Order: sequence, then structure tokens, then C-alpha cells
Amino acid sequence: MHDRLMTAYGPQNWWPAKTRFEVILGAYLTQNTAWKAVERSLGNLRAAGALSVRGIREIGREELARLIRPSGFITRKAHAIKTFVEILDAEFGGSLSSLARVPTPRLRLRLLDLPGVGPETADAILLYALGHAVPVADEYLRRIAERHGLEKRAPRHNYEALATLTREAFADVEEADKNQLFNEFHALTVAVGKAHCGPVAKCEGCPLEFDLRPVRSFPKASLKKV
DNA sequence: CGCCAGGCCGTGT
DNA sequence: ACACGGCATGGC
Repeated sequence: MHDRLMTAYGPQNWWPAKTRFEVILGAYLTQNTAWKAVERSLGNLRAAGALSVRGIREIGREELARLIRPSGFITRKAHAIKTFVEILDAEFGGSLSSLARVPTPRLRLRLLDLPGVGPETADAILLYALGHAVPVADEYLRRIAERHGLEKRAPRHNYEALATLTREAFADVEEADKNQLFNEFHALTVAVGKAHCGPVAKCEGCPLEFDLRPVRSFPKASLKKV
């Protein structure tokens, strides 16, 4: 899949953000939200000088909520983002580098313990902001796995099963290369997902093989949740 | 106008 | 364990 998608789409150069903290903000803001809307929110934050740890630290929740309005769920996301910075300050001296030095398993659990951080957001932050080599699964990968019948190896196609599926697929890769591969694979998954993996798959021209299964036989409900 | 987006969480079974 | 609905907003 990775090779096929790479051939079709080329390197995606993710994450589309300049700083580590910008990646983290994007990870929160893009939850069930189109990236286009996230870009607008990030633009608002930049204009307000709030695109940094200090910037978020210094603005109030209401002001933050107003700035991220385009990407929705503003009350929850504003609270979640403020909490992240509070924890960063309280436990890591406000240093992302310090946070990044925590061993992967413990760091992942700490992130998951934060409000508004589920498995995908935690792994996106780990991989794209903190440099840890973890796979990121998402709704598109879930649909791809389901429509290709990969759930035989992951009976309960939940998040962890998809992550494991990805880890196993890249098991023979050099440890030093895994970060880059997980990075690219998730970005490519989103690329093919946007083009072909909506609620109703558009198999036309898809570099994958969605015709392995009759897509229309999947009830809408089965495409909804991880 | 209706569907949905690079999820997460509380609640009910 | 798993399903379901709410969370907010704007693009298409």
C-alpha cells in the first residue's frame, strides 16, 4: 500500500506546519474537522500572536475559543489546548523538548490522559511533533482496511488493531527509518482517503483496490466508527 | 439544504 | 466491550 500510494501521490511532506507546537495545535483542531477550516483557525492564532506556547498561555479560554471558531467544537478544543499548555508548564517547565524526552510508552499514556486527546491525536503528536516512531491510524485507514477485508487479521477493527496492523506491516524496516515511513504512510493514507474513501467509496482511479469487495454492501453505520 | 470533515467523551446496554 | 449521540462550524 505504501509503495503504491507513494508512486501515485509522491512524498506528502507532512506535517504541514512550521513548528512543533503548531503541529500540536493542528492535531487538536483537525479532530473531525476539515483541514481547510484548521488553516483558518491557525491563521487567526498567528494574527493574534497566539501560535506559540507562550501565546496560548497568555490568552483566555474565551479569546482562544473565538480564534479557533472556524474549526468547530470550540469550547472543548479551547479547554483541551489550554490544558495541554498548563500540563506542559506544570510538569515539563513549559518545554516541548523536555516532554519529547519521555519514553514513548509512558509519554503516550500521559497524552491519552489529557482531555480531548484520544489515540489518534496522541499518536499524531508523538509522530509529527515529538519525533517518536509510532503509527497513526485514522478513519480513512479503517475504511481501507475494512473494504479490503484486512479485518480478518484485526477482527475488532478498533484503533489499536489498525495500529498493530501498520506496525506489523513495517516490522522488517530499519528502526531508524520507521519514523519517516510512519510519517509518510499516514499522510498518504489521508491523501487517498480524501480522494477515494468518503462514506461512499469512489473507486474510479484509486491506486488501491477497492474493488476487492462490493463497497455498496457496507451499511453506512459500519463506516462510521473506529 | 443536507452531508460531512485528518475524533473524543459520557452514557447506556 | 461496543453502539450511540453530542460537541460547533463552514465548505461543497
